[in-house]
Amino acid sequence: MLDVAQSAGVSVATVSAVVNSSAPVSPELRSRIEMAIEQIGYKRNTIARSLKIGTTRTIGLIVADITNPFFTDVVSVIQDVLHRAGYAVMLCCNDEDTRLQDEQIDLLLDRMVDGLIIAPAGEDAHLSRILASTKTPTVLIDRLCDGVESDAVVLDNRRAVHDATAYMLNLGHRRIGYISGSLATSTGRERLAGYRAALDAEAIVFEENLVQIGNFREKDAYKAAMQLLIRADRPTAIFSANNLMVIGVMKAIRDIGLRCPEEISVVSFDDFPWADVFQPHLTTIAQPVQAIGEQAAQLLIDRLSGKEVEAPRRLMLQGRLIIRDSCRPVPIVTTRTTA
Amino acid sequence: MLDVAQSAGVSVATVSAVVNSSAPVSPELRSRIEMAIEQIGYKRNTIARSLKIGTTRTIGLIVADITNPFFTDVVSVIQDVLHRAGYAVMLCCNDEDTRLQDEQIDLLLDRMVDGLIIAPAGEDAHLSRILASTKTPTVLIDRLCDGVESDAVVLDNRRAVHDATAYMLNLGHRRIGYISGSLATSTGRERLAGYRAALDAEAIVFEENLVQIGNFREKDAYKAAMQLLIRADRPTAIFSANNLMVIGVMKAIRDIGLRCPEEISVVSFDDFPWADVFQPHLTTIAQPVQAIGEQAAQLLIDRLSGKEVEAPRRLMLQGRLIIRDSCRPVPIVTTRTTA
DNA sequence: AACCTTATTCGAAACGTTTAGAATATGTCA
DNA sequence: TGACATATTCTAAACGTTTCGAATAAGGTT
Repeated sequence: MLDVAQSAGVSVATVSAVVNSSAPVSPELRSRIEMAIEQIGYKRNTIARSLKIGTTRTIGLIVADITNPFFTDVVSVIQDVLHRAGYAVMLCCNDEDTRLQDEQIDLLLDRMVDGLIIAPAGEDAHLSRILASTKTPTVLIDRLCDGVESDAVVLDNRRAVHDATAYMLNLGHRRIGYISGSLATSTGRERLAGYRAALDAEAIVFEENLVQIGNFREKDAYKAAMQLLIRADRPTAIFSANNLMVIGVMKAIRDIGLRCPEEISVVSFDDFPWADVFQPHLTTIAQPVQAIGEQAAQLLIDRLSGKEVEAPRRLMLQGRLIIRDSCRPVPIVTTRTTA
Repeated sequence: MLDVAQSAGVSVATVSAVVNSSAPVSPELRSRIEMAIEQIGYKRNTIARSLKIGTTRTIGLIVADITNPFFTDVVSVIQDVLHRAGYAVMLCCNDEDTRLQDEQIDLLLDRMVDGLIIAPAGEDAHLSRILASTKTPTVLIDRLCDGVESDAVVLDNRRAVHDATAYMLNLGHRRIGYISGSLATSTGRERLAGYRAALDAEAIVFEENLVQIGNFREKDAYKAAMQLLIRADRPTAIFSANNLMVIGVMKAIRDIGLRCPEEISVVSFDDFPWADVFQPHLTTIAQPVQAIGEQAAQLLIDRLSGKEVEAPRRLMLQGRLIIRDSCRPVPIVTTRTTA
């Protein structure tokens, strides 16, 4: 900028004024400066600018798993609306590792992001402490975090799996296996609560050993499903608490030699774009990814643009059960296992 | 930092020395300073630091589509190794939009990233110009870019689809539909070249109208596949040049009322984690995503750590044809359509 | 005791911007 | 013509670090 100023024979202040159009400058100087900029190929140094004005126009986005289509979908729309609002985004993913997550938060705060959107891998002390103490506006998505009072947009997980479970019960299933996500997450707990509530509503006793932890991951879910399937009194249906895990569940079903839906029914949280083209057509709970992303971004933008700092806002959206073809009424001849 | 210095009764230079352990400082002062840091809750300002030392330890990562599992897989490993090397990454995606891509490059360069990894959406003038002029080390992945001389790691696309096509020819298919990616990308062109080469090798004449452009997207691929399928002399097999597009192809097949693989065979570029559990089990070309990510990151790290700036390095990795169950020998009774 | 080393610590100048307020020029009006 | 308002431009002080070279202190050597 100094070079430009000298080349155009003006002061740096004037150059700054035209670059930011922050102050009136005469047409003559303006054009001289613009020419100099063009000729020198000047690009303003955003670092120096940030240092001075104390804002980076960058927001940090942390998600647990970028390999999960649900997250990539919402990340995609978040990026889109944030970009439109003039923000860059730094995306970090931590493979559900809370230690890594803590590092990433520090790193982003370090780099002075203006805001943070987080889908927490889990609720550890560090996260709560940081979020409580930082002045950086933060919005939580997908998962809540105990003791953290901040804006958030989440799904009505309890209701969604309640509906799905009720659907299976309605089909006559009584032994429904449940592959759970990590109970260190609010989604893990809420979804399980929905399952129990649905059971309760039908006065069916909850069996501890029908729920296995799959940690939201395919590999773990495979093992978890295996536990359920090798038993003599195996369930007639399985619910998977997210998209990655249902892959593991289906692999276990295949390896055991069962056919879905003829011999075992399956419902999964999260929809797939290909769910109605590959067999079996999975019955799923679809999340409103577009809305989640848009609202999260909007919440943050509102804070950033200095609207009055009201109390934290919590948005709760509804999921939608999409019935396809991975569930069948419970077969009459289950007596084989009961006998 | 000034606060810390005053609180500990030393100069800022000394504080800086202990924060960076860049100079020897007596145990006594060190502990006094550390206490002050702890007590004040001091965090060093990375922006100011970057301004001074001219390095951000951040690298920019641009991919065309974060919704594509192939990209997310390699992004995931790139982030992993870069993080381990002490770099943060800013991830941008542009939905295959070159205009947006240009903006993103400017934005990242603006923010003074130390390096760039790009999977180019397409080859426009701006990209080439920027990459040619910038001093920022850059590595291209997945796709090359005409006239850009930089490090790159790509797949041997031509060979991979040559093999896949040969496999289909071997099964007796003579009319093989080809759903192409955008020919503005090197992958789009190379893959098509592989198809033609395989045809040539068997002395089968290339039919222009068997190839339809799907732009690497599901929606476009659906339309493209429809074009192929509504014809009287429809192909007996279809090759899809990437993962997203094969979803569209399968939807078209379903909507036309055809069964795969009984009535039409399908092979796709890019593997899916669920490919061998949902029906039909897709025959695919798997890319070595782990290796691609690792090598790309390593290439960049090498440059960044000031190894001699040799000529640009081009790494070319091999794909692997995974034969499952979406291809069958061409049925004898195709005469129905030929008659 | 004077001098030289060596080890610590400090002062101050960068890095490239932004921005208040001072300075200058221009035009208006009594 | 002098005073004043207005419009434009400039000077210089930040922003929070890093880092070079100078200053100081302490210990060794002759």
